[in-house]
Amino acid sequence: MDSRLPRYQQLRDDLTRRIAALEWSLNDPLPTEQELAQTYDVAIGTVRKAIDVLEQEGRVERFQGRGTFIRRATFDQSLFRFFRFNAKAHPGALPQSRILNREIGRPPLAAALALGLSEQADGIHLQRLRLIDSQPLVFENIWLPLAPFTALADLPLDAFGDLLYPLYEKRCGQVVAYAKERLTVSTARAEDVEALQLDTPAPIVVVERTAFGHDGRPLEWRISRGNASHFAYEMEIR
Amino acid sequence: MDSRLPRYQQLRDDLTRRIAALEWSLNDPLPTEQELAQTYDVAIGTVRKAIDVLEQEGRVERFQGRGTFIRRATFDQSLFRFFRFNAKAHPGALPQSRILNREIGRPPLAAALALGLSEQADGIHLQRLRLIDSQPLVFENIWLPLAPFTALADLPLDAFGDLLYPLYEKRCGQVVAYAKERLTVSTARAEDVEALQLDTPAPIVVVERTAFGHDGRPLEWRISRGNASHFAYEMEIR
DNA sequence: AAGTGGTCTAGACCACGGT
DNA sequence: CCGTGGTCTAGACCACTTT
Repeated sequence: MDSRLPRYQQLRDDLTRRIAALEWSLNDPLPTEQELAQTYDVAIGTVRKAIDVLEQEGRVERFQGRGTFIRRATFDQSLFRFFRFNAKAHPGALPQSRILNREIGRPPLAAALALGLSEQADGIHLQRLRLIDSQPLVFENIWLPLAPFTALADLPLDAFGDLLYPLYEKRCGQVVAYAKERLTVSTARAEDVEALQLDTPAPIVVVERTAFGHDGRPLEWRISRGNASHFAYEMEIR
Repeated sequence: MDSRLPRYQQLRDDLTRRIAALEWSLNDPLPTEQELAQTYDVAIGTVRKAIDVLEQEGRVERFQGRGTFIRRATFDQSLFRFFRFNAKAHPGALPQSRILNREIGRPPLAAALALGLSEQADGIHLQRLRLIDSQPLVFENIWLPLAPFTALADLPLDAFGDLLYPLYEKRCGQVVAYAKERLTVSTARAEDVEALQLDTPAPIVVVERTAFGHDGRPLEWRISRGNASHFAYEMEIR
């Protein structure tokens, strides 16, 4: 706690620490602004400013009349920011997920590094296909550290469901708070050609993601590949 | 002015309108928070909250002790968010720009649409190569509406300099406030192979950008192409 | 020294959600 | 109805920049 910093920053830092320490469950609200003001002996406006920062950082979510809650990650299905299908050809189509394979074994170097695993440690390897209207769109290789995710080693593959992050939360108590992504372009390998039902080795877009918990520990590493001709990413810059 | 909205929102809206109307030059500060509070007859905290929003939207920039100023766009060189060179092979390399060609003529349909030009209207067409350490990195086609940019029709090509947006401001009084980009993947055409000195038709990343002024008028349309093997885009998501 | 934005306080009332 | 966060006020003092 650096007392040279503004009080709202000190408060922000302490609340961040307490969030990382899992002091509040996901469904219980933080203390009210009034309570925090009394506990920390600051004005309520200072508390509000500290929570403003946390909200902007995506750590908490406020609901008028209910309280302030730790925010869940909502980007599990976010690959559809990148990959699009012709909506007219697939009206009302719903995104689906299919787990193709699950194994316990040594993760590749990139995964081990991202997850902070030693060279000997095993991990859980998932292969997953994401589809729209039964059309394969994205092929994913996912690696999880074994320790917190043992519950997934035995779970029947058809019990995984369409979204993984809610599953991590429900089955393993692991909550994804944020992630880092890296986007590159490559050429499809034989494995990709088959999974994505490509005609020929075509350009593909590769998204590498490391997901982290509220405490900053890496929870998941995944690499997603999709047909580059379906790729489009739009953004507004300022 | 919707009086059902909170006052700080109404104030934000009115300041946005006045910024778009170019009521303040780029180098003069907005009225002080004290003055705004008096003019609009609200508390200074309400003014600060309104300006907080403008700052977050990237419309203004605050400097303690100096004042609040309309923000300039700073993403002219931002293609280097996407395209990277091996920094070790090019130590201390500086990005450069070279204008290859300039013509007056009919813009392609996509440019005309983006710029809001009629089918008959002419535009200024620039072809530009961006390099690092004399290595071509990105090949750009840029279209400008003729009316506000006539000063560029006669400017010697070697007087354009490395950055275009400061040039637009200095020579034509046109200020870019924000832009929209769309990123896709394609295959190099013959023209790209030559400009980028590629060995063969290779995958390229295409960035399409429309740039807008503070008043929301489209000012520039450009399409940039670069070798996909140099492409990498990193982001943190929450 | 004067003026700017940055931080902080101690209240008030409003809008919304749950009891 | 009560408790929550949302808005708003009217000050005070601090840190920084310019004159």
